[in-house]
Amino acid sequence: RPRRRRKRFHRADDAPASLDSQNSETLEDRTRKAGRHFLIDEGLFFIDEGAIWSLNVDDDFDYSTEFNSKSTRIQAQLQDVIRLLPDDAVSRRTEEWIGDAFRDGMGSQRSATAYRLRRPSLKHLADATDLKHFTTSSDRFENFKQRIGYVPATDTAGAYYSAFKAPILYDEFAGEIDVDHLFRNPLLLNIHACILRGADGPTNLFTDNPYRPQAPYMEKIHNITRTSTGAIANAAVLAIWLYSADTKFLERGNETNINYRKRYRQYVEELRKGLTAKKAWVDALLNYWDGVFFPDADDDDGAARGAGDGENAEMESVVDAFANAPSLETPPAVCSYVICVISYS
DNA sequence: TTTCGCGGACATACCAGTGC
DNA sequence: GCACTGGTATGTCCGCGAAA
Repeated sequence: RPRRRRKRFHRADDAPASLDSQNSETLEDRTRKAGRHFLIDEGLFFIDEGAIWSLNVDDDFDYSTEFNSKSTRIQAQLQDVIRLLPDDAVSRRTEEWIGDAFRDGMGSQRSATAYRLRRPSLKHLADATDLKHFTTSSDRFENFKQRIGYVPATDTAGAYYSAFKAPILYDEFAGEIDVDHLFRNPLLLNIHACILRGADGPTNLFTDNPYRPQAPYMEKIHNITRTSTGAIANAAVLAIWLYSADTKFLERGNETNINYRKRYRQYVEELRKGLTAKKAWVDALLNYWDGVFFPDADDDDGAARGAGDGENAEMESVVDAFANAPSLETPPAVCSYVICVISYS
């Protein structure tokens, strides 16, 4: 059978000779890409969209003071923005077009994420019974409202959605806030998998052989190797929106009136406070997520998170074997000679 | 929200070189 | 001539991202 010819492109052949490889990817494109990365790993929303680009960078910023005031919260986000911005965009960040490009990236990624969750990925995020109720806003409200924390109106107070007493955030929920089960619903991890690994990302996620696309995907494009507090907060907000009556993913729900920007801030603040204060539940939570997504990631002390005890023990013995190996007393020049002779032979 | 070109990763076909 | 090996070209999959 004759083979079909595939069209091959050699873009570099057409590039002007004066344009080096660094400039061929424009600053605008790289800034937009940073905005996408920010949305995935740091936050769905800015704390204050207007203030963040005009704020001066505090070089001595201490993350432990992050929650003292709104200005320190904005400063914390600014630090995250600076960390992800291309080096040559940092000094130009007050120029309007840089901020616009970054926002474009965030907006594009936010829109793509919401579309993916409600459409191509939905079959991974809801079981057969629930899938039938995703068709209309009212159907979602009737069937899922309790799951996302709906509290009906009383004689003295109006209806609202509880931020933390929402069963959808827990792997086990007994009616009260329980940090040992918070943000552990597999749905949240599946949502994050859709973001990191494409529409079919949840496939085999909780097995030893999770699905990896044969294509570039966010995890690789942005070299994401650890779970961030922002990513967990994002997944929690998106889980609530997914099962909500809202038809669009806006800062404030167009049907539920849930303030998703505020939700994001509440979740990420509790996580970061816990991280700063070295709370056991946050450490265990991050370990749990890393164990699912990045089981081979190195921990700060060199131990592999998520690897089995046997594998860790063997790795330690291997390290000892290399460290305790006898040193060569022969002078370096002779060493080289010996290696050359062996190689030549 | 949909469409479509792009391009990285992987699988596979093809080909030249080598040894028997 | 055949089997095998390693390098290269091509086909396919499928997610990204810009444009409509």
